[in-house]
Amino acid sequence: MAPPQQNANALPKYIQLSELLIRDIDAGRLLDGERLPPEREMAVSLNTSIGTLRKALADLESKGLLRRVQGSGNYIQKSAKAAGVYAMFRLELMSGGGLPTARILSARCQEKSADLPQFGASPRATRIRRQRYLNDVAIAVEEIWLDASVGELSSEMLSDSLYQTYLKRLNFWITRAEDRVSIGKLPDWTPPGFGSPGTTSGYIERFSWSDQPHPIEFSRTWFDTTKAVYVQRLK
Amino acid sequence: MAPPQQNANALPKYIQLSELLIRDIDAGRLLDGERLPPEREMAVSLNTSIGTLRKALADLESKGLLRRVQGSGNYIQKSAKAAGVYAMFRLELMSGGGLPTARILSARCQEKSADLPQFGASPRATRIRRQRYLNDVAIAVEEIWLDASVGELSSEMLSDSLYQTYLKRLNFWITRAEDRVSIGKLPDWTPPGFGSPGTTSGYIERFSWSDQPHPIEFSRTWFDTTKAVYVQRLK
DNA sequence: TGGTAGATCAATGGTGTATCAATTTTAATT
DNA sequence: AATTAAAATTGATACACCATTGATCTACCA
Repeated sequence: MAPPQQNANALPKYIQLSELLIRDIDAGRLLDGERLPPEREMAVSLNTSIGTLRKALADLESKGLLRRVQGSGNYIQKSAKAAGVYAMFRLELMSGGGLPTARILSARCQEKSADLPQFGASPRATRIRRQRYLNDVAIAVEEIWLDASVGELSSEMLSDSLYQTYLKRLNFWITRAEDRVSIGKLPDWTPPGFGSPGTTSGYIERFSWSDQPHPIEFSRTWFDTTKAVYVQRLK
Repeated sequence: MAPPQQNANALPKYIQLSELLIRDIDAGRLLDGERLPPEREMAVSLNTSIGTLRKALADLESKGLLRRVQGSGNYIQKSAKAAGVYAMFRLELMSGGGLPTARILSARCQEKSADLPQFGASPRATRIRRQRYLNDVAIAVEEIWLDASVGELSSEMLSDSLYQTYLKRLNFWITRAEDRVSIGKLPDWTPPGFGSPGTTSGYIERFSWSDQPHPIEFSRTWFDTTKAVYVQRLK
């Protein structure tokens, strides 16, 4: 049905479908090489017709995110290229997925504090503190230390996606990262409303590398385990 | 036939076989120069046809992992990187790495308990409880539920690597898994010496898929966050 | 133009069978 | 003991068959 009265100014359905799938691919919920269900099956499951679905799939193929093989199936294409901005963000709502956003609490350049592990080449770093959301639900607080050797950032320069900011403002790119997941306690600067400092929470440490031998970013994330989990999907 | 009706969105079988063997080579279970069983024999052992198996072997040869000699046999080409011993076990000591071993606490087939999430097709499952070690340091306790639809296991049949047991004894293999990391409390069956039941610990839930649409294994792992962390290395 | 519906075509994956060719093993011969 | 011939083993190739699946086209509606 061509949406008669439902949604006057909605995007075409096949565009909506396309973007829905793009988000799943970017977020890593659909893995590289993974095969999608048959088109007929997928169409009924998405409550649409094959023709419409195929338009969406054709769009994905033109974007290089999908490989379509007649007689075989539709396969997710690794793309890797400029892939998911959120690809490295692995917290999801218990119900699955969620659209990630962030609110900057503070951002300034300062001496590295003593409790930080060794990383980068400079004694100074930009410290960014953020509240993270999935579907507008606060799920984590985060402290990011960006080594001063790659430049300095001020709060006005920050966008929701830090990695995008790094690329646009400081002209470097994160090529590798390592997460270490454990448990921790909410820091004393936790914003009111999220939880009391000292409350036990999930805890992620991340080192990120650009093209230098030493990591140039170190971050700590405390997440509310009643609302979100750290998800990893394996080939 | 393309996936007959066994699985909605499984990769072609020859790809699955190829990746299965790649994992075995990477994990060092197949050594350099080692000769594989004859194709005919291998085909029945992997419960597939020769044609399909040969596609998988051809794929391995194209990847340079296999040397195929007519009249002689198939030989592993190079081990190269003796990477991840147990690629799917992602707990590491704080100091990094560690040789994983396990001690079976119990193993029996029973009704699925009510607190389990939905998985598999059978109301019964094999429940395996293990203590896990890295370099002989106890770092986790683990409870694995293997859906009875793929078969049942007794403790005598178990080896250190469950995935190897699955392949040899029950004739299936894990193609995909999903980890969800959070925090939890040690279960009441925690062996003395590891920690008191109720102690807060790291907590991993894992779903594993074979070639069926529903996961056929569900496991819970409680790990000591003072001794080990869940590590994920990205790209 | 966007969405739906249906019919039909063509490519692919998986299986099964038969046959050929290269290699290795075994046995016989010298 | 060395050589040679036969036999068994093993991978290589080809073809037929079938179900699944994407591709294409036409018609219809708002």
